Amino acid sequence: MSYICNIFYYSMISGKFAITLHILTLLSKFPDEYLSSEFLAGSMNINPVLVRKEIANLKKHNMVESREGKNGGTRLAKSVKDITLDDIFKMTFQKVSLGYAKNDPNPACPVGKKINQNLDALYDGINIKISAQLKDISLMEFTDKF
Amino acid sequence: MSYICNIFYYSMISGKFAITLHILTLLSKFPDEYLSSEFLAGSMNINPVLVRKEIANLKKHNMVESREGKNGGTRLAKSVKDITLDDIFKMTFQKVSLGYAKNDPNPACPVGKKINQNLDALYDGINIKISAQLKDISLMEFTDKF
DNA sequence: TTTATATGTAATTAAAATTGTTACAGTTTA
DNA sequence: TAAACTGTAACAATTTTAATTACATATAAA
Repeated sequence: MSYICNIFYYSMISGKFAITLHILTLLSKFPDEYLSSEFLAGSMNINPVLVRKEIANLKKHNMVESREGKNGGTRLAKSVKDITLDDIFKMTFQKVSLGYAKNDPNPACPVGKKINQNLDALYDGINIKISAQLKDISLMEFTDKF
Repeated sequence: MSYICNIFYYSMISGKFAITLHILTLLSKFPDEYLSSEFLAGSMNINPVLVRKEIANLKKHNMVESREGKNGGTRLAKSVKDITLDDIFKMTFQKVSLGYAKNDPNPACPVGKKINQNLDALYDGINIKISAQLKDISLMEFTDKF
């Protein structure tokens, strides 16, 4: 039995990357202000608590700094030139995959026994390409499109 | 209001690609036999109905042919040299994405108004790279690893 | 010093998507 | 004619994400 595998194998695409990038884009547009989670959530039309959760993640990676209390909020802690989309990708995504079958395959079958390891290798190659591509795009380049 | 957008934007990674590739790998190992959905499902440890659903998709793309009735089953309809992983990707995936926020963003916000179009452009670039990479891998090359 | 406003976080509920199951009609072989 | 298999549809169960609620804590300003 290997329940543990499936915890990793099964993965729904959440909005984490998109929400985080949206937050950073807004912060970059008001570099000198502390923006509230309610303001940020208003642009995305989502719940402010979700925004604060992603901000907690951004803080963990030293991308932003927050001020609590009245007139509090969040602002960028790094230059938009020094943040790449790959940084954001790595902060919010474990790994891009094209999916795995939900259950552990039959270990008695030669194909079942090795399918996930071969898929892993395939997906690893894809992730390397994606990271390389995203590393070339700075947050500044992305936000300049708005 | 544009509810319709979200139907496309929200996307969970299903096991379609992995299941389809697993099916094709098994079929390639027994090129002269009609394999039953129950046998195929046994290797993946999933329900035979799920397998038949993916086989229906494979048939739509002329990758396999099925025989109904007793002793029926499915076999490859093309050479393993003539199927690429990109063919399978395009059959089973609309598009790889790093996700979108679930709700339509605020159109009154300059960032909200354009975020999804800019994410789309970003993800399109990623998909082009993935396709190029997968196009170089034939089903034969993949199945030779088992 | 008090009030208002905001973060930080946990816990619970709701919603959305995939997978599993059941059922059964239709097909083919022996 | 019986057995075994495909092909689907419909529905239930599972899983994951998002929303909501609640409240402790922090800070600014009146």
